[in-house]
Amino acid sequence: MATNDLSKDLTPISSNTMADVVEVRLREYLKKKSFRPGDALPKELELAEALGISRNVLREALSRLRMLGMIETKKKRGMILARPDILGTFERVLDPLIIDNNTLQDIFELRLVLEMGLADLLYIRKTDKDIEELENIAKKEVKQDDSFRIKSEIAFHGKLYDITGNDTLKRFQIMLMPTFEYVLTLEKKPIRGKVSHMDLVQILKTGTKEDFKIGMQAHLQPHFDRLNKIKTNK
Amino acid sequence: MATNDLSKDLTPISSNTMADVVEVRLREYLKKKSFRPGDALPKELELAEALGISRNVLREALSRLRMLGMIETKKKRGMILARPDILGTFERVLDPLIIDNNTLQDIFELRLVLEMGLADLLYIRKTDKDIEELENIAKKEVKQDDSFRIKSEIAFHGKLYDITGNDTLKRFQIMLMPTFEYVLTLEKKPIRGKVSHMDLVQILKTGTKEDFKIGMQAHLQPHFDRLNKIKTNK
DNA sequence: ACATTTGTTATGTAGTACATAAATACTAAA
DNA sequence: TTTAGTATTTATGTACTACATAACAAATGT
Repeated sequence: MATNDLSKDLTPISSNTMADVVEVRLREYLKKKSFRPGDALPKELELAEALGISRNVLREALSRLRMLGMIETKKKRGMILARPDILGTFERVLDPLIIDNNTLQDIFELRLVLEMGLADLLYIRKTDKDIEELENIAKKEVKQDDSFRIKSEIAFHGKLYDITGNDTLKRFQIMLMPTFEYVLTLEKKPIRGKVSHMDLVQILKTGTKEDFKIGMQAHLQPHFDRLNKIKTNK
Repeated sequence: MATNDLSKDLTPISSNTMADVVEVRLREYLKKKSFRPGDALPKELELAEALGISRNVLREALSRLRMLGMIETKKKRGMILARPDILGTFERVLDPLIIDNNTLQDIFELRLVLEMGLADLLYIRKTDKDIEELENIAKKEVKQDDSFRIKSEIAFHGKLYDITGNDTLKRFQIMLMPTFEYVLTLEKKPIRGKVSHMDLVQILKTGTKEDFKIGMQAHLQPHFDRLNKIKTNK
């Protein structure tokens, strides 16, 4: 019973500041009134008064929502509800330097999962023009020396995401890239997979979806080998 | 030349508010000084004075960083740098109700990509205990009536992410789930794939990684059929 | 009818004042 | 001398006032 009481005493400390509370309350309010993007919000003074807080605290909470793109404000028009850029907010905290090692590793794996799962979408959406562009990228990189390797890696894989026609997915990949690169730099010198970019293009041209999956796996094999060595990241 | 001047005139409008600028400046500052988590930051008044702004504006910017978990403050100790919870911020804006339809569709596809890409990680990390738990989930759902269908869907696929041992991936999946469900409700009645959860468990037990990939694809086939119908979501 | 000026209003910014909690210094008792 | 308790200091949290600024509206002049 004593432990039960303890856990009961420990959870609700809630050293929340007013701004934290107001932020939540505003969220609830926006949802409850089911505002649609473009709708006008009450003015600051009204909100502050209704909540029984100073305009100062209210503005700290509003500042957060504004950062997330949930609201937009103009001098006279007041505030309006907006569509948040879901990835924009994510981007702000996705800095390899401030992320702990476990999460870094997780993100590294996340990107591998994405690459391996692309095949189905690719085979639904790919066009001849896409393949042609992809081939050009692959052709170009054969001539380049090794210093351009990372650049062409990015170009090639980036184009793959491009083909899916999924903007969110593509932006997500772009955001994950620095983290991916960072983890790689922590390792020894890079090793190429047995399947090259050019090989992958050929598969896309004439092969089946299953061929491509096998090809992509071989292409990323060095990375998977790395995972196998660690086995579990915790 | 005229167009060149125009573009030059259009870019720098920067209707940014002070808080926006200060937020960026603080970010740069934290990076430049390469603070480590736990390090103490200067006090508010010092920062405000150094930036030549009022404490009010500074606090609006700090409020944002505090929301992201980048800094923590205590009454006397001042502020310290913290590790942001990268997904926590993401969660705040990932509400099906405020996301536009294109992005909803993108996220739906994103989850499909993840599921399809899980196989490699699963076969690296899976243990007998995992399979057993997964089998129990699958067994249970056969007896349940259809109203529990979504619940068991979540339990089963959630366990799959669990097996990867990747916390970030798992949390990410949990966050994506409501959006996924929401898109499904926009469609007609659900149709089961030809490969059941039980089938997938059997493959995990005795089959190869490639078997599992094919199985998972068949399991998700109804969703892919849906994508094929739209072909491109733009 | 159109251009210009003036006024109104809501947000943006600055500054002051005080409350509160936490760390430190200090004091008194054992 | 150690310890318990108190006072002080200090940085953040909250409130309030004041004014600048931009955008829109109304009024005015041509």
